Amino acid sequence: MNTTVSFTTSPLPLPTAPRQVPLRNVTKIRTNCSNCSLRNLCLPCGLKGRDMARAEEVVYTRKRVNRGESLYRTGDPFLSLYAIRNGFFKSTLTLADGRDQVTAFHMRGEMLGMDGIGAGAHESTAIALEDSEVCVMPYGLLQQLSRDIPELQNQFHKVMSRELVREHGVMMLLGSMRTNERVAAFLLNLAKRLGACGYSSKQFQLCMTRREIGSYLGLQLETVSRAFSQFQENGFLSVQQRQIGILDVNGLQTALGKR
Amino acid sequence: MNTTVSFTTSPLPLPTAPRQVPLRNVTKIRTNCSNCSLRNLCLPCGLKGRDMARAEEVVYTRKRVNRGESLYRTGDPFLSLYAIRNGFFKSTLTLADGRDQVTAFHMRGEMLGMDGIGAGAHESTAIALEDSEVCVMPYGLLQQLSRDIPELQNQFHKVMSRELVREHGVMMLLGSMRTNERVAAFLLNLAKRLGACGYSSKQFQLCMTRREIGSYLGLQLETVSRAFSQFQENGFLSVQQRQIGILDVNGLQTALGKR
DNA sequence: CGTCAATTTGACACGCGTCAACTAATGTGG
DNA sequence: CCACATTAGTTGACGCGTGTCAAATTGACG
Repeated sequence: MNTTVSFTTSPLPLPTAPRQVPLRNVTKIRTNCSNCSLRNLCLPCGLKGRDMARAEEVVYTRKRVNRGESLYRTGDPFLSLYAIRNGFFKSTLTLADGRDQVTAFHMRGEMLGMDGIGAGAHESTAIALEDSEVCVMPYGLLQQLSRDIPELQNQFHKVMSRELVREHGVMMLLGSMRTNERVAAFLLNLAKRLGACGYSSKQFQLCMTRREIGSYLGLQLETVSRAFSQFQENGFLSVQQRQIGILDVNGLQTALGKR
Repeated sequence: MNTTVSFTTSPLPLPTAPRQVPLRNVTKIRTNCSNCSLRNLCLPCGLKGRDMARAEEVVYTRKRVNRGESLYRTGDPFLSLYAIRNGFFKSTLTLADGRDQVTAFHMRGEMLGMDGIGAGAHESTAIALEDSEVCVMPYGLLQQLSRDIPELQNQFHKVMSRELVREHGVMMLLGSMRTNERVAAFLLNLAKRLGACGYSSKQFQLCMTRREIGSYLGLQLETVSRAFSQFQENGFLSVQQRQIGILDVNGLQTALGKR
């Protein structure tokens, strides 16, 4: 906490007692990264043969998290990082006065929990937006293995660095863009990431509410709704509740550049 | 050096390092972390005896960066991380349409450049806001050493993690706070960090313009100026151009919680 | 001393927040 | 399966907080 963190009076709010991991949700099946469909997206990306085999040691459990449940909460002791095997999460932070904000949406292949390393306790709260499954990677084990496997060390550093870059993107979004730009950027980014996972990037179902999108984008839910409606009028989108169809990528992209 | 520090004048005298003419800004003098006044703020924080001595190997050059000059620019190949030994930097990002935004202000003891690891090229541009000096830490060397020194590995991960947490703070600021809250949070945070470095946290000289502050806070420069004026009317601050006096910390802190 | 950048302050406009009403979807219990 | 409650989403009206534009002042620098 000695860097530039807390803008609130109390450093790290610890509102709830740390929740223990319920055992029933932990699968003791040895996971196999080599065969995992996410091996080129996830941490072991780029590892070869022997290294990949060894890296698997770091993932020795999976955990199911049902919709609405938390993977960890602010203040929980930091023990592990998590790779999303399936599903969707949001990360949230709460200010001292109770206002909270969504700081990220995470999908399969992405890593969670890195903000806990610095203080030894999770800073944010991660909540599943749909029934999900994560690979649990005990941090101590990861550290140990990455000493032996330089390429794993490198991959891990890259993952953290890319998370920094991702957050820069959110900062640009919040600091320099207007409503329609933010919403367009959000949708294009989501579409791209869905495409990278093998899903359709033209047609998808949002798993978050307008309020959650607004919280992430620094907007009110009504403003998000209006932006969707406007894009629909422009013929850029088809919107039916949470079912989104992207009809005109270029249109959205030019909406991004408009002041 | 005493409590009041001027950020706009030349760097603070370094009793240990005679100001000889540097070879193209790179000093080939071996740096000594053990004796550095920042050893408890900087990367080797927490390292003991032997480890500290070995960790010094990673810092084998210093570099001077004069006011207005860049340490690196977007797209520059990523080779090293930097620890600020003295001075002040801003990090900026530029969108495709030319809009740019300050994403961070960095002061002595803080690390720069981590956003370059992921892509192998620097994502942001780092510009000195006053004549500054940094310790250059070649990334390859750091990686190699941190395999041998677990505590160094751990410290490095913590530094990156704290940077993530810091950015979360900015996201909260940009997404959930109003003008006066943002400005109050900015000032309190700056004061705290100055205090942590041994400077006065009540009386200091800003080394950035209103425009740069505004860019960082997602506000127009006029709005920042008005917030300063208002805090002055409230008796929270004394403002004379860039000379800031914090008269009422509690006042500022309650301004933080007000919607 | 003149020039230019930085800052302050005022006037005004408008984008977005706020409040409210309505509709659509989802879930729940009988 | 229906009746009902609850939550999510849409749309309109209105006002406030900031952005925008402009002008004056101060300070920095050659």
